[in-house]
Amino acid sequence: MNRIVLVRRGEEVELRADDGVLRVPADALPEAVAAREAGPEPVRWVWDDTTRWYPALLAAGVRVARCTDLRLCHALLRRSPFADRGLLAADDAPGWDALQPVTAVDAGLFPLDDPADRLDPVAEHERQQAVLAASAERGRLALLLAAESSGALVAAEMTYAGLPWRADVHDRLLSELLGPRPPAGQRPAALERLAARIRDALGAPGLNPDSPADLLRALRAAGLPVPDTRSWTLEQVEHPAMPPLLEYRKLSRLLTANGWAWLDAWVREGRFRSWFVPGGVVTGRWASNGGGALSMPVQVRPAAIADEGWRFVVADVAQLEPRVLAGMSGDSAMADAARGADLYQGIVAAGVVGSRAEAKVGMLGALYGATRGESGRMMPRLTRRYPRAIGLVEEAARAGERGEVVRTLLGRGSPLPAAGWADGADLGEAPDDGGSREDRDRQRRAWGRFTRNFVVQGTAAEWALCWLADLRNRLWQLGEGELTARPHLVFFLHDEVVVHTPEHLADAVGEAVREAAAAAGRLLFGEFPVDFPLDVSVVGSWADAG
DNA sequence: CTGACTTGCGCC
DNA sequence: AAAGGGCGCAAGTCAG
Repeated sequence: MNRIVLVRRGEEVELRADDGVLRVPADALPEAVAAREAGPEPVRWVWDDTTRWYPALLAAGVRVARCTDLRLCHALLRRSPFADRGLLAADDAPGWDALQPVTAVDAGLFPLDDPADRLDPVAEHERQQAVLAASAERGRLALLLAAESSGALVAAEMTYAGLPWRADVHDRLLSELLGPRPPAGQRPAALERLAARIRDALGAPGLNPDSPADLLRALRAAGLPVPDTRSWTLEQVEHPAMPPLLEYRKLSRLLTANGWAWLDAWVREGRFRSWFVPGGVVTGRWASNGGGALSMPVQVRPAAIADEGWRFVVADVAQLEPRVLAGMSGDSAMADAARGADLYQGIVAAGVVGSRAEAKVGMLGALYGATRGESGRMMPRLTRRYPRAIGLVEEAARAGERGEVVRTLLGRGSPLPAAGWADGADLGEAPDDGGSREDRDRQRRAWGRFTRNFVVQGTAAEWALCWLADLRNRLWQLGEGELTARPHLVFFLHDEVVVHTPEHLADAVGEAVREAAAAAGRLLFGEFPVDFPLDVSVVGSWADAG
């Protein structure tokens, strides 16, 4: 594997390889990269930050097979229990610590006065390689860095390609539910009618139903002693104002989150473009920036429609997190329950609980740390039957309560708790800065719930990264020509992918998605027999999946 | 006026 | 039905 570090030098770029240095003008970089990619020797591009290099390459029609994203790897190594962070020490370490991804579309190839330009990628790369070489868990750590970097490529490619989106279909959907698009600052007709009914029913002529405080006052004045104005609370109330109010909430949500303003801001030339942010969540999940890409309501998914002659292949993993927990804890009994398509049904079949609903609520409680209610009542039975799996999350919770770092399977470390309850926690010090004893205990338990979830959510994110990385390679092999002429990823959400593909390749894509899932399972859990069955749909519209 | 916080709710 | 973990976003609210 030939590693080439890209270094910005003013208007030029250096390509630094073991066998020499090539200097090219910045605008000739895509050509130089393409030439190396097409060469006989596989290349791993090493750069400070994928968001600073790859969009311009993609715009020039150049796709790369692999990279090392020093920013993301630095963030991982800094916190990993598998890494000796002392080996990362350097004058510009704080610069690497602080480096942020860029999301604005820059006219030029590189942003002006970029803090990244004051960092030395060659030296940082050497430090990171030294950390890997010294790690007792070199294999797992290297896999984590490679997977994270590959995710950065996928994210940039998804932003470049965009999710096919039909503004005309979306607009029709909005008009049917809300009425025609109103002038700016006015309520659509349907909302105005509902608002009038709400005011009438509550005897509050001036009420603004968008104001929680205003609404709370009006409800109490009408003799309804509600603690808040959440929809779930309001559903419990018997009053003529409630049906229009709940309907108002639903439509108002659609208007503000995914209405015409959303279309104007985020959909251009038939594509919804937002930025995916790998590593944007402490657990390793991705975040997103712009357009709320990670919470696209089912309600508007009918507007995501594949191009003429193309299809979407939509795939998601059923119950990813419990399956990952079974794998990482080596719990054979839970892996047995995971054998079929429905893990919860497997728990019922094993006689642990009586119903699927109980199995689900019990598992979620184990992952999130519920102690009360129905979920809490399921815990003893789950613990008896799945001691290794439940033991793993319980231990993660206890470690968090002690203020310790926990880690994922591949070695992503959890953050340390904010100063306060954790300081002197074992010393019986007077609670002088963390509030009362009760406050500190509450914070301690909350942090334990966080670390409990961290190990599973974070390892599930690692499985998903391996799945994505492998799928990306398979998709590239399926087609010909530039990225968007081949089957390509257009959406990813924790345990679900959407691939946009020429129709005649849809079945092959479905197969690739399954093979990639199996490969990800082997990569993380070796021969331990835990299944990751997928629901795969080939559809014209995202709304038709599942 | 701006910016920080709160409320509510969409997704996993 | 939610609870219990992780997010982003819009609108309202309130302090400076």
